[in-house]
Amino acid sequence: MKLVTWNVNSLKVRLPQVLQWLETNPVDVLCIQETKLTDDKFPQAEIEAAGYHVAFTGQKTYNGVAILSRHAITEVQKNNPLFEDEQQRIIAATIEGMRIVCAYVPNGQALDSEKYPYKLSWLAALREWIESEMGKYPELALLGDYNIAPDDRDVHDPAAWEGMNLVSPPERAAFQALLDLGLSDSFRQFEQPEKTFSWWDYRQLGFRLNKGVRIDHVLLSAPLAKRCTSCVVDRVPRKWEQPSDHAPVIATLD
DNA sequence: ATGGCTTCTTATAGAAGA
Repeated sequence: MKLVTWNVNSLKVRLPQVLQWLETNPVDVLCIQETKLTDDKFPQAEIEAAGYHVAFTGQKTYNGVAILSRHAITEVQKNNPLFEDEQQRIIAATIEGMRIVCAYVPNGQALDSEKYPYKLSWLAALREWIESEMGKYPELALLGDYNIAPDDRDVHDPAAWEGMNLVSPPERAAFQALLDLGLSDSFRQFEQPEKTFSWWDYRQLGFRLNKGVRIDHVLLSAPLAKRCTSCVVDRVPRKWEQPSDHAPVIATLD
């Protein structure tokens, strides 16, 4: 069982790459963020023709999330019922008995931006909701773009990033609060190469110089964490022409 | 460095991303 998260930075632009990637990576579940498409523009037919079920919720220009699955999708939930939000950042569904939650956490922009407290309250509400979902669904996976680098190991240059958005103590505390629910950062269950990241700036040769951060995560509840045999970042599509600035993160379960 | 790149917009310069 392979569960994947990938921020595609516009599904309109990246659909050919997503389909190409799926051809060589026939995964069970792919959670996508930043589709940037209203539902009427979502490429449902193309995705279904590739052999995937799909659930999605989107808006114009920003945000937008989707779950693609080889298996049937039921109990679709759009957005956090505990958090009034015009922004389409969450979609959840039940697949093969697992509760799959696909999340695009707000970026926050900067610590002095009005988007930063929105990010923190959004994360607090996410924690509340995930806690209740875990009560209903022991097998839960929370996949997405968290816009949080949990640890200094997850940042190419921690000194340069100190005091910045994505690494601030309140953001890291919000990430830890999710782990404290009993979720496991599947990536850290295993020995990993140093300086493994999931996002690299388009500018300044960010990818070539590996100036990245690890902000895309697959969190697993205990029954799923026990079955997890690996979690890796696939850097391959980041090398393609006109790539997303994020790479897919793949968790494999027995 | 108010930088650098990419995507989007009832576009054609500015916002947002991270």
